[in-house]
Amino acid sequence: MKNSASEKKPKDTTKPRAHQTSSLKQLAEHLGLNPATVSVVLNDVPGRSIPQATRDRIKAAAKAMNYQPNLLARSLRSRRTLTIGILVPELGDGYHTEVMSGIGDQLIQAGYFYFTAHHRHKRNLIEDYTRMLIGRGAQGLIAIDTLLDHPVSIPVVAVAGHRHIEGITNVLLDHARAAELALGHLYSLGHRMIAFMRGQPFSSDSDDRWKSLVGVAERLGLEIKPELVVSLDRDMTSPELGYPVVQQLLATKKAFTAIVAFNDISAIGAIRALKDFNLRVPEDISVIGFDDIKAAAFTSPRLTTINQPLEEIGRLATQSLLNRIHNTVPPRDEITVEPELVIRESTGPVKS
Amino acid sequence: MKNSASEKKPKDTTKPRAHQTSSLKQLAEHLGLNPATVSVVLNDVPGRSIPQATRDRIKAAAKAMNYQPNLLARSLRSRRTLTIGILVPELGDGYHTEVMSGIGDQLIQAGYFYFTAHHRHKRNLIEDYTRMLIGRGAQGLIAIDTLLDHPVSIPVVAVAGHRHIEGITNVLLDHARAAELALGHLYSLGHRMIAFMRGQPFSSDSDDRWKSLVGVAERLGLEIKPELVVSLDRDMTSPELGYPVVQQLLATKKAFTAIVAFNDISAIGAIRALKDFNLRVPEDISVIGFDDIKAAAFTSPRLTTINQPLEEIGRLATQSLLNRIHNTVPPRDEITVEPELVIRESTGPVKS
DNA sequence: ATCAATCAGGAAAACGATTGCCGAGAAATT
DNA sequence: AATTTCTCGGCAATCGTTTTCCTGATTGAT
Repeated sequence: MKNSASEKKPKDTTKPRAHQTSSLKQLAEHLGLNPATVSVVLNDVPGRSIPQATRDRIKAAAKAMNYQPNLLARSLRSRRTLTIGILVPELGDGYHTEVMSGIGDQLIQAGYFYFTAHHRHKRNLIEDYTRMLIGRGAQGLIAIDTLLDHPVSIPVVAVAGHRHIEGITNVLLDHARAAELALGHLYSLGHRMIAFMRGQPFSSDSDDRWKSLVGVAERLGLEIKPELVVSLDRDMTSPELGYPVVQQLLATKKAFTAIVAFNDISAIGAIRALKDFNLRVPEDISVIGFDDIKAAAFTSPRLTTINQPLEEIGRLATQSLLNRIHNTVPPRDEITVEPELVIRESTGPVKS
Repeated sequence: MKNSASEKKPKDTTKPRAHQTSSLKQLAEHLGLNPATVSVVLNDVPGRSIPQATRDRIKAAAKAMNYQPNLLARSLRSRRTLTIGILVPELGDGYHTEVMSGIGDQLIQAGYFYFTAHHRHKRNLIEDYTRMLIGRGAQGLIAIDTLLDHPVSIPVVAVAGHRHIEGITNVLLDHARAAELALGHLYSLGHRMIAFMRGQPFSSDSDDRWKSLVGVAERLGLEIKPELVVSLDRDMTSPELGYPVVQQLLATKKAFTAIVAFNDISAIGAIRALKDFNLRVPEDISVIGFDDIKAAAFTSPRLTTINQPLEEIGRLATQSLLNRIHNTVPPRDEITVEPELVIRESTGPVKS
């Protein structure tokens, strides 16, 4: 209010209204010190000689005046924004959000915040958002199930990225092992006529998972019949995903005794479709999912599935990204996590 | 274009490596113009006379050099960060993420980005994050299922907030109507002995929903037996939530013919518990959920539930927040959305 | 008593934009 | 021909920090 230059009144700098944040300059002026000094003290910059008395005085005043450093200004100068960007195809999906949950925990703990951008697998959006995130000062990126196609100027960790791009760390599941577990399980239950659901072409796990399954099938001497393979194509995250393809499969009247679903979500849709066709799971058809999302243990029947440690994946990705940002350890370009077979009720022995 | 000050080498200012972003100053220098002018053109500042030729030249160069304005710098000066903060109790939950999905769409469309912070209903975290978000320049806040307790210095819209706080807009469901739909449905199916699941005390919908149910029960002449009321207490977002309380209910051996679950997630848990007790749904016990999350249509049995337009809620909240930020329309302090009864398979007539 | 070393803190230049104001030429008006 | 009005664009301040370099005063050593 009163202007700055005039002198008469003591002014009310002494009465710092709570929840009214003040700037470094104001604080310095109030203390009769230079902003630089105040900054140095408040940041505990090492190698500066400031007597304890002054330090205390500054810190007290900062508290009293409710000084909140302006992060924008700070970041502009110091190049550290404590912010990263997360690229994700879709909000509100089990898989992605569980990973994000792991990421969020870890980041916040490290004092970082994050921007999220969802691109629905649109190439141009992926590009745009990458740029925008960098423009907003993101110091690193975590790309979940997102196909990046060129190197980026800041550290990137891809979750389920499946491309080897210069300088990008990949966190991914041991797909070979996962396929082995899934197919091995069905095989040992006697299943030989197995139907497969392939993921959407734009989902980055699709290909690897499929190749691994093909590999394992071969080793087991299991024939994969093309007419028993259906492909997901819709871009959605509800069980609706798996429903129509199974209907379509059933419509062909080809015999099969088990389905390997692309993930749990689609497995739930698949089961629904089977039931609507008056087939029992697992008595008539076994279904195995993938991911082990939280709901998997509570469906009817409870889902047999391959567990991916989703939150753990998020945490690993984050840790790895932070390491890159801080240059603490030499970056690895691949981090693999192990799947686990979780046997519940949706699979059973083949009818004899 | 050769460089300005030094002379020897041609230097590579002419070879703007793609995906290497350049600053306004560099761009201006390259153009032989003042940064201010470039800024003016790029932002289409009205009331400045710059010939079209120059404008084109600038825009072309900006594209060629892959100029990306530094949002931090811009925001510092202009006080507009195009950023808002979202407070949410938990990541990776159906309800919250569906709302966030609506928010995200709407925000990104408006050129905004957002920080997300999850607080797991911890009071102090809510406070801390609110402050930190403001410190990072958030121009507004959306608080989902989050109990704020004092006014905040920036615009806030609460989703399922249920508190009237000075200046905070609430977006909420018409709970009275929802209760009417849910209870009315069961009542009309002949149910009189109905069990209830109350939400967790820290979930902000809990109280309103409960009060509405009590109100409707009264009007219907339906007695709510205290021993048929169980309360959720765990802070989680998997169906596990509803499982133990229903077990506990069953253990008391009190007779009931229907359960009003707190939400779909807990309804799924409840159904699982009932089935594990050898009760059929809906033949023995009817279960009605709340929210109509995407999976609700695919469970076995498919869930009868009260639909809340979650994405719509997110969109409305966002729109309302942006309006406040831009001061376009006078703020409303409450926005109500209407629920809808979705009858599927988990409810049926009471056995005669 | 002198010189060097330490102490305590100030001055100013960044960081990368935005924005109000101003001025020199060109064009238009009298 | 002299004045006014546009045009086009430059100048410099500013946003709130951080950081590098300095300097004037003390202190300690010889």
